[in-house]
Amino acid sequence: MTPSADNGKARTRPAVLDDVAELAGVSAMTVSRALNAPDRVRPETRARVMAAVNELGYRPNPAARQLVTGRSGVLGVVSFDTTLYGPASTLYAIEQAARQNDYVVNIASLGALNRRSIAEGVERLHAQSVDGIVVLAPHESAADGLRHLSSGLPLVAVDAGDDIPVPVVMVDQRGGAVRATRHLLSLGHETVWHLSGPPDWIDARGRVEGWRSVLEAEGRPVPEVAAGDWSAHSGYRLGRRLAEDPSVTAVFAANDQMTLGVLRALREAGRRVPEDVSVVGFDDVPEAAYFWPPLTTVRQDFGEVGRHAFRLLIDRIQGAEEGGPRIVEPELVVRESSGPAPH
Amino acid sequence: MTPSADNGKARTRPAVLDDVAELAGVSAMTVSRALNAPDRVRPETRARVMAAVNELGYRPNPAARQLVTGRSGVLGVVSFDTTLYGPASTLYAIEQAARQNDYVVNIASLGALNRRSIAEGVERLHAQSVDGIVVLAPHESAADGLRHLSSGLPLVAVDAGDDIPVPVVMVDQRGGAVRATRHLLSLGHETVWHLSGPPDWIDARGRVEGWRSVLEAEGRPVPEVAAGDWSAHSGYRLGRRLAEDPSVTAVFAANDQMTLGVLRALREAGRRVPEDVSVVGFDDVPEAAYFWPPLTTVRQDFGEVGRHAFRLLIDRIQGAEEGGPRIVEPELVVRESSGPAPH
DNA sequence: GCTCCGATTGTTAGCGCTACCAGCAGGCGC
DNA sequence: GCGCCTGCTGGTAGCGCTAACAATCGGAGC
Repeated sequence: MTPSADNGKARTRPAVLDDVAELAGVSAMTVSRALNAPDRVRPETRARVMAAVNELGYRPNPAARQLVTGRSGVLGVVSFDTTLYGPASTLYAIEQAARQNDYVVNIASLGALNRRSIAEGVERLHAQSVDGIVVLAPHESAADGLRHLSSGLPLVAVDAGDDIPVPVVMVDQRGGAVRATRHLLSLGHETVWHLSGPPDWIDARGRVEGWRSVLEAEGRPVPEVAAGDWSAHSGYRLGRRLAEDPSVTAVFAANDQMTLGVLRALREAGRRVPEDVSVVGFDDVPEAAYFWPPLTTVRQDFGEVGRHAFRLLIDRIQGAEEGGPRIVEPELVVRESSGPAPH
Repeated sequence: MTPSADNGKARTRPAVLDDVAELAGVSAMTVSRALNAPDRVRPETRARVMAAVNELGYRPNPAARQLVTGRSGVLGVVSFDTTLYGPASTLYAIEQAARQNDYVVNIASLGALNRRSIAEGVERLHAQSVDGIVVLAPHESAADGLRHLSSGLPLVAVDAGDDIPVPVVMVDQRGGAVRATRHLLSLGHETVWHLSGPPDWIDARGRVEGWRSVLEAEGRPVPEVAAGDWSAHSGYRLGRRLAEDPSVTAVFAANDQMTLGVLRALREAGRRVPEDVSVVGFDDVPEAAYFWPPLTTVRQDFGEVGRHAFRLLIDRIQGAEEGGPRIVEPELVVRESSGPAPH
């Protein structure tokens, strides 16, 4: 696969275009064309050039190319904590799509979440002259930062709210929460408690809204929301409070990690799931099916999110007009953590 | 933070060095120095240059710089499935370290694991002229690929075995497994069953070896190893078989996801953890403390792995001699899934 | 036979930056 | 006063590539 780099001669420096040209007996320009516009050179010439390229192990120098073309073939992704399942999966999908289209991706993870850090992340990538940027930070401050950013660089945001001046890909968090909540009500629960994510996260907000809207539409009591931080620990902490309240029969938590904490809290309090309390999560992490009991949850297709983001960005780079937001619909996955209301 | 890009004048093209030089009334060379070697220009001159830089919103063109210096300031990370907790965490740590040292990171995730795909990943990054590469693929084929790769580019591998010609950072998988196994034996279990990862993964192998070595040293029976694929599903599938065998009282699984599957399988078979069966995992994912019961597991410090890898790579780029492998010791975290043997 | 055309290849210039070598002050020793 | 060194600044060249134009060639058309 890789051209053999050592063909006898002691290689002093990597081969450049002129070396290839000389070996092939053509001009540098012809080599360049053979590589970039193969149908503009005679097939026979092209073959000679290719042979020389292989023999010398020639690799085009992207810096030189970029200097003259103005394009780098690099996309940037700004993200908060790529350790989390959602960002990691989306990033992965973007990277896969990029690879298939001969782009390469550069990442800038954020140490903190505020307007300034988003700007810094974008700036850091901009300074590397990426061709475009995907912002993967569904946080209020990101939306805020984006609103005040006019870098002139193609930019796409994921789950960043709809009042920002860049194209967005969004998961319909609201819709997902609606489905989860309706599911629980349909099982006969009088109402549903919600453990939310941090309130300054856009997606956490969407889930609260969806949940609340269903309860209100159905005229059910709307319990107070308790906010966690996405972690299992926070789910556990908040879950212990819920577990003490016997009127709680249905809980919708903002993600699967928090839900795991809730499950443990309920179990420790001696409340059975789903016999006494039904529980629904959000995300459908790969482990959710192996929680105890297997978790009813709302699946987000992060792969699709990533692919949409990539597509949108490429369109943007190629100068297409900005379309409306791309919406990805999440899907309720019913397993065994939700069941009929007691009695 | 970001220089204001629009100062009245219609910006036709981004400012370049000469624009700054002209505005500051100095030569381009002086501007370059003011930016790259501040102590080689008079402070007063530097201030004038900086003012011009800000006024014009000047950004150095990295391609031009790279073309002449030969360095890009970009590091590459080749990884398999950055969605998994281990690679994602390591990548994150590398990225953080890189950021603090003014490097940027480029990722190449692999669609498959074989010698060729590793070579392709490395090649893809090489073609982008990164300054160095971290290979994050603790797989036999990666080691194999690395052995046959002589790209002349600084390269560091993580958990890639010790018989490869590049510097490595390794977690002492063997040591971790030894600790887990000893822990179980010390609780009075006669022997320990092991559910391994895929046998062609280097780290899976190390864990098998550590486990086996303890049993052999203690003269205990060595049960047959069943291999999973790291997933909770595979843990579940293999766990069901173990659950049927009443002689099984202690299980060490190759990672926490698989362990989750085992826990579910045991529960479904009516076997209590830890009263009937003790279970120990590996990794200590953030959720492990919220499994049911909270999981005894072996913690790997992926952050440290990432930082070591970065350091090693930088040293390599700066021409330091290749030292021995950096070893990271994992640590046993005892929670509630392990307990005294029955009777 | 001559012009003209398209297909193919070559030449020139320059992208934006920094290495390298000068130049040019001012201050020091003698 | 002269050479010399130190501290700062400038000029020139060139990194490796491709855009734009120029040149060349064989044959089609008349």
